[in-house]
Amino acid sequence: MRAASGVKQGYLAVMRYKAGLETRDRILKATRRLIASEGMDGTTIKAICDKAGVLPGSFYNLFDSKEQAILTVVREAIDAVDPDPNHTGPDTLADLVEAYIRFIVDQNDLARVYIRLAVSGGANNKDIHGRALRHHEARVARFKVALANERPSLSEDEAERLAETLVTSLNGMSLHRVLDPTFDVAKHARGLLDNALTGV
Amino acid sequence: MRAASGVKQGYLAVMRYKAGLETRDRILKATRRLIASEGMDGTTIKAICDKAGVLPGSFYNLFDSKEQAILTVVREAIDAVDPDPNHTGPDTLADLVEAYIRFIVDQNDLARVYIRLAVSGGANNKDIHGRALRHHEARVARFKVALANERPSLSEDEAERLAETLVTSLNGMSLHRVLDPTFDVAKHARGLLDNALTGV
DNA sequence: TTCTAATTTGAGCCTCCGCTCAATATCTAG
DNA sequence: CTAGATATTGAGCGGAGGCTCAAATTAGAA
Repeated sequence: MRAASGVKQGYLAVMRYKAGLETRDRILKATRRLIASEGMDGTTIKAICDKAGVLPGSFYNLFDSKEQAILTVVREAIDAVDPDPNHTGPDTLADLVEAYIRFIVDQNDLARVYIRLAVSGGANNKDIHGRALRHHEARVARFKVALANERPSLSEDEAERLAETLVTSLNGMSLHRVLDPTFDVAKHARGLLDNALTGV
Repeated sequence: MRAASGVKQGYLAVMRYKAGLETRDRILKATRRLIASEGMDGTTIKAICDKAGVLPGSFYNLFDSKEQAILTVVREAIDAVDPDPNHTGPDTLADLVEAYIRFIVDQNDLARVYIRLAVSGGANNKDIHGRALRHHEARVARFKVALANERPSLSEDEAERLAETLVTSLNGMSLHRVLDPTFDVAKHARGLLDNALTGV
C-alpha cells in the first residue's frame, strides 16, 4: 500500500524514518549538482535519480514534483548568498564583499544555481522571479547602508546607485565564473571594492 | 520529391528562390525572440514554427537541426556585442561602454540571447563555450588598450585587471536587466566608467 | 508555356520526460 | 515478535519534442 498518499496532498512527504531523510538529502544534493552543471532543464528526473541512487517512485514518495525539488535547492541558494538577512548591525562594505567572494568560491554549486536562477527563473516561474527581485533589493539596501556609513559625503542617490552597481557587478563576476572556472573572483571583487571606497 | 536532399548533407539549404530566404529570416527572427523570452530549452521546433508561420518540414528544408538555428542566432548575438572586432584604431573607453549600452538597450533580444548563452551555452556545447571565451578575451583586450591609452600611469597588470572587471561588470548589468527590465543600464554603466577613469 | 528545381505541407515515427501505482521490502513503536 | 506505517521497486502511461518523408505546390529559367 501507498501509506502516505492520503497525507501528502500537495504537502511534503511524511518522513518519520531515518532512511527517508537520508534519501531526501541525497536527492537534493544530486539536484543541486545537476542544476549547477547542466542547468535547470538538463536536470531531469532520471538524471537526479541516477545520481542519487534512487528510482523515480522513491523520488515521488518524498517530493510532489520535480519543480518542488528544484525550488527547494533554489531557495537554499538564495539564502546562502546572504546568510543573515535580518542582520541590521553595521557590517562594512568589505564584510559584504568578502562574504560574497566566499559564497562564490566555497559554495560553487550554489553560486551557479543562483546565477542560473537569475537567468532562467525570471522567465518561467513568477514565484522565483519575485523572490529573486526582492532578494536583490534587500542586498542593495544592505550595501547602501554600509556605503553611507563609510562615505558620509555621498548623497542618497549616489549611494543607491553605487550599491546597485556593486551588486550587479559582483553577480557579473559570478556569471563569468560559470564560463571560466579559472576566473579570479576575489581579485576583481576586491578591486571593485577599492574603487567604490575611494570613489570620485 | 525532396529536391535539395542530395545537396544539403550537413550544409545549409540551397535557397535559390526568394521565398526560401524570407522564410529563413522569419525562422531566425522567431528563434531569436524565443531564446530571449523563453530560454534555450523553451525554444521548441513547434514554437519556432508557430511564430514564424511555417510547418516543421519547411524548417528542416532550411536548417539541418534545431541546434543549427540556435547556433546561428547565438553567433549573431556574439558578433552584435562588438560590431567591429578587427578594428584596431584608438577607441576610447567611453566609446566602448556607450557601444555596450546601445547593444543592451537597442538590441534587447540579442542581449538576452548573449546572457543566456553565457550561462547555459557554457555547460553543454563546446563550440559555443570556446567561442564565448575567445570573444570575452578579445573584448577585454580592447578595453585594456583603451584604458592604457587614457591612464598611462596604470601598470600592465592593473590595466588588465580593470579591463576584465569592467567587462564582467557590464555583463552583470545585462544579466540583471533580464531579471528587471526597468533597470537603468546606462546610468550604472556610466558610473562604472567614471570610476574606472578617475581610479585610485 | 513548359519543365525542373525549390519550397511547403502535414501526418506520424521514435525517443525521452514527468509521473503513477500496485507490489515488495524495510523500519520501528509497543 | 508483530503489526502497521514508511520506503523502495520498476514497469509503463500519456504527452511533448525533434525530426522525416512522400506528395502537393510554387517559383522562375529557358
